[in-house]
Amino acid sequence: MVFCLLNSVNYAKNHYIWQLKLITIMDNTKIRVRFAPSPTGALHIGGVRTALYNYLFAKKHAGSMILRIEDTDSQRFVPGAEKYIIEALTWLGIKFDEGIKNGEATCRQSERKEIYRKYVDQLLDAGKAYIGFDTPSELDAKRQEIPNFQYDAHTRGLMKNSLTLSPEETKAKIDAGEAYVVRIMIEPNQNITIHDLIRGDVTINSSILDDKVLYKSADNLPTYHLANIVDDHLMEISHVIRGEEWLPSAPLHVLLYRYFGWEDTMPQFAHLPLLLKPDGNGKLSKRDGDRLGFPVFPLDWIDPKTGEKSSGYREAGYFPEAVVNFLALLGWHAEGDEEFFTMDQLIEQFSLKRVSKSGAKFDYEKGKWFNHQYLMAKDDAELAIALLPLLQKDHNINPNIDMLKSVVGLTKSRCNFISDFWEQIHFFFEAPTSYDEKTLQKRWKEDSPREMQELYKVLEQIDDFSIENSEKTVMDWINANSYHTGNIMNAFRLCIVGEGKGPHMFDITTLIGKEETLRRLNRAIKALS
RNA sequence: GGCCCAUUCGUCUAUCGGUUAGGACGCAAGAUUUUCAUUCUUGAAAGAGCAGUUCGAUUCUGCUAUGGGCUACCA
Repeated sequence: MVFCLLNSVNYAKNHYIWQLKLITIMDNTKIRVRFAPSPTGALHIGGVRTALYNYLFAKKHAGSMILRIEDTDSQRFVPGAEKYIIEALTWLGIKFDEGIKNGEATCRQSERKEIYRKYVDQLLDAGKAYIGFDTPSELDAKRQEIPNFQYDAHTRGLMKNSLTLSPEETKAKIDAGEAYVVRIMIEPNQNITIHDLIRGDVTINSSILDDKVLYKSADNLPTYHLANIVDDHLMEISHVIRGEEWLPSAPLHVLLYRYFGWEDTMPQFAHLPLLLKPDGNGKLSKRDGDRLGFPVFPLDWIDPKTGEKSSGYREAGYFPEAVVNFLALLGWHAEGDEEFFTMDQLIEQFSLKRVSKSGAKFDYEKGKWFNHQYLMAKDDAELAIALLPLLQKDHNINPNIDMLKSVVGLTKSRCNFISDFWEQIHFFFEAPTSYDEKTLQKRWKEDSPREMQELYKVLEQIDDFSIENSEKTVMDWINANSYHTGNIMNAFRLCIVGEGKGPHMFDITTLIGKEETLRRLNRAIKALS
């Protein structure tokens, strides 16, 4: 800056630009973001997306991703929630550089009480905050009494606090152990502008802000607003990327940075659009998942207090890569038309500039489609290995893994999830016990019993039961007798599968073998004649 | 009620004032498949409304409408 003063305007200008570039480069070298969940239950899918965007942004700029547990509400703390959050993000491949050790969170606000107390006192000493003694019921009464009551410059003189009480009275109350809170003192009628990386400048007038509670003596804990600012500052967070629900309180946060004198190192803000209900209005909630039949949480969760169960994407059979890909696209779009991205590709391409401003309705159907695509892209061996335990456990069958690989390869295009396989492959392992009525009506003709009997004899003669040979032999027989291929094959399928679905017929018969094929054919002829 | 944010096919979105408004999911039709699925082709489907700026607005501005968020000793 000295340089600027000593030189001509042009020089100064150039230098300024140069400095700006330097600052940008410097900032880039120390990008630090945090994901700061509150352990009040299962991590909502919207929170997962926030974590994902933070992670992508951090990694894109070679920065750090930090986990901070915001457990400043002792009332709402839920045991197990913290573990759940870590497990969920680990499953999805969202990794933390700080705030986690051996799978445990290392930064909890509840363990930093003394730190916040110090900063609260600083604000108190500077006259930028004051002590309030109003009880919840007194506040309620005021709200009843005055429409649209707000605890602010106009009303704080009416309340029971250190501004209306004498210093002696205040001290006496505190010494007597009376519960109190510390409130920020908002100066009215000031325009506060925050620059949001996604929305641009947002200005609000401080008069609409109330004197928010920053600290409560009841549990010696700060509230979100105070803890958040103190920690972000102390942890040198460069970018705060969070949900849009925080936008209205962002000016309060800016004010807090000012009060502490930290405005020049204040992080940049980016407020993400919300995830909305697929139908109707409002933001996505747990209820919507129950109602519409899809998970809104990454993992299964049982609330320890109510015993209420919520289903998760992992247990519903989703692949983490598919969930990440799907979620990334709900509110963000790459430069081209490509829609498939690995985590590394997302990191490479992510930019806050390409995050949309408006809320995104949760498109569950597309989520399923993504999983389907990922499933089809997986190799047969991997799918077979994933499927095997399910077959052993739920269906008590223990197929040869090579055979299972073939079966999976033939049917994976029909499945969205691993759990869909059984429906598509059961006939490889068990003979039909009934025959689908609709298929029967459509495919079982008058001549079918006789034709199937002939087919039985044809198949019986085949020694080499390979796909090619059995198919050729059967087709030769069909052609020699001028039968209608469709009639024969569909009736054949009904006999072997029991329905009108499945892979190529001879892929099936070769896999189940000649003996089983003949047995099923024979049984069907008897049952359907 | 007050404040803030947003508004392109049913849904997710592209478009950095000039396009037959593009892609994807879903839907429909056709082709392929002896069946189902896959795959391929095709189709229907959008700039909330009204002003203004401009030679020209989906794009910029304002108003209205609509949607969303916030308005706690919750985050």
